[in-house]
Amino acid sequence: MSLYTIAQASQEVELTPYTLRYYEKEGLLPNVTKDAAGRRKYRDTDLQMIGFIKCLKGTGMSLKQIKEYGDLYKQGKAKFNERNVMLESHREKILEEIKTQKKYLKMVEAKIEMKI
Amino acid sequence: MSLYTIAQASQEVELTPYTLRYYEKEGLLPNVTKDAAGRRKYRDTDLQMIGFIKCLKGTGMSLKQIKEYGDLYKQGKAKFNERNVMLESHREKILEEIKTQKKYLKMVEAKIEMKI
DNA sequence: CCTTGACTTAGAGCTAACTATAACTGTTAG
DNA sequence: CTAACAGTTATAGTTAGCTCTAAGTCAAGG
Repeated sequence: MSLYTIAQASQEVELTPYTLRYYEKEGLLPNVTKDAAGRRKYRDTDLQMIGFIKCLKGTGMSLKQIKEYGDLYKQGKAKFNERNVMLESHREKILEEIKTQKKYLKMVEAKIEMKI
Repeated sequence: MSLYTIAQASQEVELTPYTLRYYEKEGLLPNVTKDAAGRRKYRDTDLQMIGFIKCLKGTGMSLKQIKEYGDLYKQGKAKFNERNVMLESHREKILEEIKTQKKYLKMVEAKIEMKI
């Protein structure tokens, strides 16, 4: 139940403070609060959320789409279906991407083996 | 041994003519020739090269690095070693990336299974 | 001959995702 | 008390990788 400064959160999630502020400005982190002096305080749940954002982003989802997903999330179980449709189709996309990466891996390996 | 116009090549490799010209301008396609009227003519070897560029790009190599690789390639077996070092390390990168994608896939699947 | 259409070029414009700057404020160590 | 420091904001700048525009050229069909 600890609180993190932006510098600590930054280290924890391996994103720069610039990026964290940027994500917040873009509406991706609606739950980050501020202390009396106006400084951001990150909770564990915020870090978990950032972790999932990194997951979605790392699998090719745009920040815009991630925000859409987050917006659905905020609306609770009312939008549960819509949200899961998004995740399911993203899952398919990741599976496709892994397939493509494996194909490309083979191409690179073939080129290495060519020895010319 | 056929020749393709930019429109045909574009269709063949699934990149726009804009992109093909851009790649050429960036020095990624040094072998594309022109006909008497100054129009680009793509050979099968050019299409193969574009295919490999797509493979490298699709696995996260920047156009700048791809050009470096191509430049080494042009220097033939003199630079064979340097080239293969590049490919080997890129191979590692792809393997890493596949691992990461699989981890992220699990995260997304876990979120789907959460049903909340 | 003339128009249509596919090409050419140089260069401008665009988008995503940061990344940096400038000017400022509040906290803390000496 | 004050200097250094870590944060704040709004806004500007950067990079990669296209994508488009404008103005022009050339070959082919009617």
